[in-house]
Parts: sequence; structure tokens; C-alpha cells
Amino acid sequence: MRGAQGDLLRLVAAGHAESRAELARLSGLAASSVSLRVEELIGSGLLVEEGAGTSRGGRRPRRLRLSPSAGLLAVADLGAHHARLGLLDLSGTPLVVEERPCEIADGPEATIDWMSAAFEDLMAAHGPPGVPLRGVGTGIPGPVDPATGRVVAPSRMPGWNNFPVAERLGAHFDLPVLVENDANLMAAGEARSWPKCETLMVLKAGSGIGCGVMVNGALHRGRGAAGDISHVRVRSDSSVTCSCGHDDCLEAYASGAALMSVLNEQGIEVRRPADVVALVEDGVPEATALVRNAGRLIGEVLTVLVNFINPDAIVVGGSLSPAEPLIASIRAAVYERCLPLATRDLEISTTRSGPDAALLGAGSLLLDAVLA
Amino acid sequence: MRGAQGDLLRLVAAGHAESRAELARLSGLAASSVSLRVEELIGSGLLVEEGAGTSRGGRRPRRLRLSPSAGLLAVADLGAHHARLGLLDLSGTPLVVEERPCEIADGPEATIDWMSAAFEDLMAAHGPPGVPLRGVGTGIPGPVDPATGRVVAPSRMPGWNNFPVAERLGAHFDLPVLVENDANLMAAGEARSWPKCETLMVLKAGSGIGCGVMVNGALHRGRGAAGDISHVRVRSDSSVTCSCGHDDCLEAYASGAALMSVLNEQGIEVRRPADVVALVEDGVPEATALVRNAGRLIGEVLTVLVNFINPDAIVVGGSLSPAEPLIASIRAAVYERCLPLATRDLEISTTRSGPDAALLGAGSLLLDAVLA
DNA sequence: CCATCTTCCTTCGAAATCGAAGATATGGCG
DNA sequence: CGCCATATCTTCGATTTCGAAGGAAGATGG
Repeated sequence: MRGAQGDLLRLVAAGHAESRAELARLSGLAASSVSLRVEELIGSGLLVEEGAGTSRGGRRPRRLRLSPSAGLLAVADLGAHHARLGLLDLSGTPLVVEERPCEIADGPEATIDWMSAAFEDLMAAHGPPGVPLRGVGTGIPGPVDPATGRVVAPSRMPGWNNFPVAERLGAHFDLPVLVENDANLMAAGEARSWPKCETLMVLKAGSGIGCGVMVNGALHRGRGAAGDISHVRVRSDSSVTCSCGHDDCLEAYASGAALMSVLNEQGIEVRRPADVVALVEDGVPEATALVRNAGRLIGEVLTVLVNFINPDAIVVGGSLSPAEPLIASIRAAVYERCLPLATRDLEISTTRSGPDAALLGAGSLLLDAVLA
Repeated sequence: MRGAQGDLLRLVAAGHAESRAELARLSGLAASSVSLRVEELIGSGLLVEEGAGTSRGGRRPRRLRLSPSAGLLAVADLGAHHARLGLLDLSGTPLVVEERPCEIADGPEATIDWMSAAFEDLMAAHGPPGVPLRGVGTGIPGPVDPATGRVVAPSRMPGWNNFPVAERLGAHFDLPVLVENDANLMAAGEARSWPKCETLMVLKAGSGIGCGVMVNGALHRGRGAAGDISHVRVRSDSSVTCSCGHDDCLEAYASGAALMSVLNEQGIEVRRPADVVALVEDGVPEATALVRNAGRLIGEVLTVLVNFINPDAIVVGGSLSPAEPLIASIRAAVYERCLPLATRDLEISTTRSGPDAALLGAGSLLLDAVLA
């Protein structure tokens, strides 16, 4: 899949191109060269021709798709108490997605071995015979050094610090391996649903607060830690010490975990962020007020970032995102305080990709490694 | 200068490559193709061979440079009360740089016509005969829409709002025209001095506070307004209303203009940011305390941004930057409050390019247009 | 000083790519 | 229905690019 052929496959797989003509436009190659390459790719069974597309005023294009038998990707999104697992074809379309209980606190060896077994399980149960697994990837709820595939200084993952996750996964599968922060994966996944957005911020509001940034269609990692907003100091009357050792971090006020602990102290029992959402939908005032305050704090932090990187859109996902007051108060804070220039075309909305965003993102990023 | 040849010229002009071998490595072309192209470029007078470089263990490379007669760029950096003007060769090296008084409040027509005359003046006085002007560019102390070359909602530039600067400049010169925010130009210029930095934040601390960001070696503009940090709300006891209509903007506390107005109220007369620097160097405690406080406030804002985009370096420039306590307190705030992961390899220092950074940046960006 | 290694650059036949022209297919319009 | 405009895709000779081999020039190390 070297060079030019890989580029063409990538364009088709990523959904950017569906016909030879589109490939020619996007790849910069001459139409004749594209035809040649495509013929070879069809010959080798990686691409298939599938009916005709819609005309744009002339002859209808012959639609190209990745062959369903070209290969599969196994991807996971690890959470604190459960994991989402899925099989995708090379175009990133899910064949299966499952959620299974899984304690990340059991430590890296146990979790990764469990995940590897689950991948093989999925392949056996849902993989069409003869279709090879071409890559594996997982999202981690903590910082990941993308170069080494190690977890770095995570806050709620005992035993994981500096563990070589990619290496361990690679020991099970002799395939391209992707290990990435979960919010970053969400950003990569969401980006496929926002094709016109060059700069995209994706906020993951769940037990913790995560954020991923796409710049020019690529995930921005900085030196590996980019996207953190949870340990920003917020304006607040009281004073709370965060797990990171500093005072008044956003996470200590506005994360799902923080909201749950306040509610539990008030005698309202909640076990998961989704419970908080349910309380809000039931109109429980304590919950609504808390969520609204969380949204305001998050929005005030986003204010700084919106002025600075001036994104096309902010997408809010994560288990807390269905709570209407959250996004409403985020919107209010951003639109009130940001420069008009920065907000004039800014869209702030909930996820378009849904709960599988991170899995889709893992597929999208893995594809680059598989077709390298 | 189309296509491949343009790419090669760009690599030489930007200082990334100095020999055929380096060009081959960086451009991805085969060494033989590079040789062929270079021979043509030398034949057409754009490149010249200039002696031998230093050996890296084998035969010495034959150094390539842009021909001094390939063309010139005229660039300017407009400030409130003065402008820096310069002529650069296509490799971005300055032939002349001058500073001339110029009131931006005189309005766009007068200022741009004055600038055009000054460019022609410089060409007549310092341009070698027969060497053509190939592009003109200017930095503006306010937001610029890069697509249209218009100024958008500037704060201290009466009469400039929505004025088509690029168009007016283009009316004088039938050449590629660049109009860009001054802090963005500083960022582009500074980036040439930080070749290993993929993500770079450049802070301009002068009368106002500006910021430019380089991501993956390219200027990040977002929707056109990226880089603004001056209207971020800061934590403060008192309350000041900023010119933007909001309370407690960073600019209202930490800009050179804000510092000057406080000092003047205290009976210490200052007229320019450089006067504040002089007071600090003379050990005037009021000035030092003010500057230190400004650095702390700026640093606290940078804290959020450093965690978020995780840059390789933060460069501080602008007329206030020579004040030692400023950068010291910025450093202190950032290192104290940011995540260790984000600061472990972060460098915070003053400009390497000096006062001409914006001019160099204009040259660097113009080059792309000229060699397109 | 000579053999050997490294790096830089060129030569030349093979291979990939281009681009102009044409073949194919479709929508729109009188 | 026939013709034109438009768009997609293919054919084929011309051009560009590649890459392996080799020559040129210098470093290294006995």
C-alpha cells in the first residue's frame, strides 16, 4: 500500500472521494494515472466498483468503495468502569459495537489482556471468514505519549503510569497499533462529521473533562499533552484542592465526578454521570443548578481558547453532554464574553457522531498507519 | 516558478536547504531530479552556486543561494506612531531596515499611500539596479481577515474598520500583496529562528498585547482572528472596563498602554513603552512592580493556553520585552501552574529575531505568494 | 601516504506520470 | 427527439521522475 496507491485508498476510505474523478481532483494526480492505479487496486481486491453515483450535470461517476474483504480494524474506548469495543471496516464503518464492563483500576496488564481477548472474541463472532484484522487501537482516559504509546501521569488509573500500552498490545497482534487519549480520539472521530471545519474543538464531558483539537484536519498533539483543560484555574468563591495539587481546577468543579460527589453529599444518590443527566431531565433543581454552573465554568475556560485558536466549531460529547443546561450555559458564557470576530461563525453543538465518536476516531487514525 | 521548481526555491529561500543533497532529502524528489531542476534554476538566473559548504564526513556540498538579483520584497510593520520599513531579498535577508514616524490615526488612505511612497523611495535608494520588486507586505496592529486583506474591527485605528488594505496596496503595485496582523507576522518571523519547534507561541508585549501561533510550521489563523489574548478576563481585585466593553480584560491591566497610564497618574511621566523599560532598568520600584504584575497576569493567561496547545516554546517580543521582570514573572506563573507534562520541555524566552521579527515574517509569508 | 568509508553529485536506461484528444454517458432544452 | 453542454473515464505518445550505478571529493585511520 505504498505511496500513491496508499494515498488513493486513504481518500476513498476516509470518505473524501467516491469516484476516479474526485480522486484526481483531490490527489493532484492526472486523471489517467488515477484510472491506472484504481484498476490495479480493483485487481488486487482492495477496491470495488459499486453502481453509479449521482450526476453533477454530466456522465455519472462509477462509485468506488473499499472492498468489505479488504480488512478490519479492532478498536476500543476504555472508561473507568466499562469499555466500548468495536470492529470497523477500513472505511471506518462499524460492523459491531459492544459495551462491556471492565475495571481500569485492575491495572494495565489485566486490562490489555482482557481487551486483546475481547478483540479476538469479536473477530470470531462477527468477522466474515477470510477477512484479516489489519490494525488495533484503543483510547485511554488519560495522557498518552503518542510516540511511545505509553501512558503518562494519569490521574485516576492506578498502576498505569508509564506503562507501555502499545507495546503490550503489539505483543498480541503483529499489526499497526494505536494508543491515544480518549478525547483526542473523539476529536478525530467527530471531525469526520464536520468536513467543512478546519479547526475543531471537541469537549468530552464525562466523569472527567477532556478536550481534543483538530487543526487543519489533523489532530493537534503538541508535545503529546495538548488538549488539557481540566486543570485550569477557575474563578470561584470557595476553594477546592484538586487531585493535581493545585487549587480550584476546572475539573474539581465541573467534571461529572465533582457533580456526583456534591449530589451524593446532599443525599441524592448518583453512581454514574448518566444518573446526573437523568436527574436534570426529571427536573431536580439541585442537579440542574449544578450542571448549569459546570457549564458556565467550562464556558469561561473555553472563552480564552476560542479567542485564541478561533475554531469553526465546538462539539460537546461525553456522558454528561445530553444534559441540555450544560450546553446552554456553555453557549451563553462563550457568546457573552468572546470577541464578536471569534464567534461570528462559531457553532457550538452536541456530538454528531454519538457515543461511538472515539471508536470512529481510532479507526480514522489507524487507517493512516495501516495504509502507510 | 510553478510546482516542483517553486518548491525547491522555497526550500532554499527559507533556509531549510543549502545543497542539492539537502533539497533531495527535504523535497522527497530523487537526487537526479533535483540536480536537473537546480541546473535549470541556475540557468534562469534564480539560483547561484556559492562555494562549498562544510563536509559532514564526505564530499563537501556545493552551496546554493538565491541569486541577489532574483528580486526584492518590500515590507512594513505599522505601529501606532511609527512604522518599520525594509527591503528583503528573496531569502528573507534584509538589505535595509528603517524606522520612520507615521501616525496610523491619519487613516488608511493616507497611511497606505505614504507607505507605498516609502517603498518606492527605498527601492530607489537601496535597490540594486535591474533587480525587480517581487512583492509587498505589511503588518497591521489589529485584526486582519487574511482572505480579503481587510482590517476588521480594530480597537485603536480610527477609520480603518473594514478598509480593503490589500486592495489599495495592490493598486500601487501589481504584485503579490500580503496584509497580516503584526503579532502573526512576528510569529512567522520568529519561527525561522526556532527551526526545531513545531508549535510556537509568540507574544507581542508593546502598547497592546498580541499573540501569534505557529502550528506545524504554519501560521494558525483559525477563521482569521486566532491569537487574540488581550480580551481575556483576568483575576483581579478591582474592576476596570476595557475598550471592548467587558470588564477586567488582560489588556486593561498588562498592556504597555495600561502601564503607562498608571505611571502617568502617579506623576511619573512616560510616553512610550520603552520609557517603562528604562524606568525598570533604573530600578524605579513603581515601574518594576507594575511590570511584574503585568507578567503575572499574562503568565496566568498563558497557563491555560500552554496546557491546551502544548507548545515547544513561548517567545516574548515587543517593545516591553526587554524588561527583565516581565519575562521572569511570566515564567514563574507558567511553570508554577501548568501541568508538568506540558512544561517539561517548554522554553520561554525573549525574541531571537529582534525588532525586525515582523518584517522577517512578512518576507517569509510573502515568499509563498511570490513563488506560488 | 594509501586504503577505505562517507557524502555529494551526475549519468542513463527503466518506469511512472502527464496531458491532450477522444470515447462514453447523462441532463437540459428547444 | 436531436443537439449541445457537461462530466466521467480511457487511450496513447511525450515528458518527467526515478533509481541503480558510478564518478568526484573529502574524512578517517592506520
